[in-house]
Amino acid sequence: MNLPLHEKIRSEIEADILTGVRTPGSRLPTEHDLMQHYGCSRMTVSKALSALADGGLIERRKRAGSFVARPKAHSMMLDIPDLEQEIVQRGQRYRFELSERTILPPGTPQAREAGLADDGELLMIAGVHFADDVPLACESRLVCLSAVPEMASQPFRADSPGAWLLKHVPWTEAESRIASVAASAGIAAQLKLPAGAPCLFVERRTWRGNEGITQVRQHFVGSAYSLVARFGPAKRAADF
Amino acid sequence: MNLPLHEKIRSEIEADILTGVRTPGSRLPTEHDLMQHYGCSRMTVSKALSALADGGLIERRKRAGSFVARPKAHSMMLDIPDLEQEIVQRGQRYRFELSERTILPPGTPQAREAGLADDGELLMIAGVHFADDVPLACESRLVCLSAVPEMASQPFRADSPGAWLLKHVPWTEAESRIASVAASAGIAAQLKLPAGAPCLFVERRTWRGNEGITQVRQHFVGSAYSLVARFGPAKRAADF
DNA sequence: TCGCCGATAATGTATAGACATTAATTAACG
DNA sequence: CGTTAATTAATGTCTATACATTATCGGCGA
Repeated sequence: MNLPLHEKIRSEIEADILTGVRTPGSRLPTEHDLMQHYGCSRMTVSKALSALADGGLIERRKRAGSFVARPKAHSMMLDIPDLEQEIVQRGQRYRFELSERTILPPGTPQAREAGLADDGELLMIAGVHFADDVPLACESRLVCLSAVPEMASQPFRADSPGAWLLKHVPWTEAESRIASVAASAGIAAQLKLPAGAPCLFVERRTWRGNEGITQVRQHFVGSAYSLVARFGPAKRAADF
Repeated sequence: MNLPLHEKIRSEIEADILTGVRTPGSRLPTEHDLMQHYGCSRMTVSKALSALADGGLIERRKRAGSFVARPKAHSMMLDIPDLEQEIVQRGQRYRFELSERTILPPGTPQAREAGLADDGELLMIAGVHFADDVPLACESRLVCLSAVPEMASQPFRADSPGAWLLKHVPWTEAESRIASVAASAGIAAQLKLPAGAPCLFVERRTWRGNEGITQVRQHFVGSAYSLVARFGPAKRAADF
């Protein structure tokens, strides 16, 4: 354990908070006190406290001091899956099969509905993700061609549209809605499921600045797929 | 916009990366170059770059320099709902109804299965979350009593077990699995749904250090509930 | 040609001090 | 007594410098 000093200070205070030695709302020592306690400079202490503040563990107020934050509505990190990678890692063969590819003229109502600009052409693509020739998910995507003109000429053989976009288009903001739905007749047919089977439904919209880039709706076979979200420093082994 | 200098440097480089001016894998100027360009000290530049590295936007290598990170399997922030707050915000009345509360002796197989310590008593509680007397979700929870002895005597009238734990127990790590399942007969009865209706299923395990604290399995009524995950700085208005 | 090894260029950590900013406290005043 | 102004204690930013660490590069020798 040869941690740098600011890391050591950070982790000691963090431990005190997480184990309840320091309770929410309580004030912690001033930077000056800590710097005497650890025999180091103020910058070093400040760095440790700033890191804790960034992580939401403490709150710092000028003139008043630093306080242990009250546990708020918290968040976890959700790993957005790269389907291909995940399937290959399972030892299965990945395939994306394009089932539709249309260019919609400017001004279609679908653009508004998806939160995309309605003053340019939209590319509409749909397809199914297969693992070892078993359908795992299907998706339907709208792409703003004014934002990504190269998209229109992509074959999507090596990459699925999502993987291609991820690799080639920088974005600043995204929002996903995750729900559970019963497979409609059309979805059921694509996924070779009985109608009404439960599907994990993900709708994601992506922006660059204020410009909407793409919207995608994915249906995952409920029995075959799940998402994982984590909170915390260490990555726990999957089989534990 | 009176940002501190290190923030300004950070955001300028960030913008370059997000807009594609700096492409993944490309090297950015050395701290020395940047410090000349901005006419400031190296510490200030370093602080900006460290923040970018913390955010995963760049990768820093000694002797080699700093590089724009390749977009990896990325992550989004998933807001873990405080059900009560969410329901009240919708203008509905919240109620949690306890349906079961059992103490399991040490060594039950369920402890192992849930990844909890099997050398102490477990509290098993189950109940249903109501919004305006309509069931919205049901949950079944195991709590390690050796970690949280006070839990056994809680009435769970004001708070649901989850809200109580969140308020009173510090934890360091959590993992959620999110899936879509068909309601079993038992679940369907609790949620007043037809059997087989799609439910959003969340299984969460929580640790303090290496000590498992609790495991919970929640079934949400699919047609009434969804989760939202976000990536990006600004919070977009919900109705947009 | 290959491998080792030292020089070097970059980041990583830390110091001691300066001044800015902010808000809680206290003092002065009407 | 209440309001306003000054003080002051804390964090926030920044500088200039020093030394540590480490991966890369280039050269030297077998």
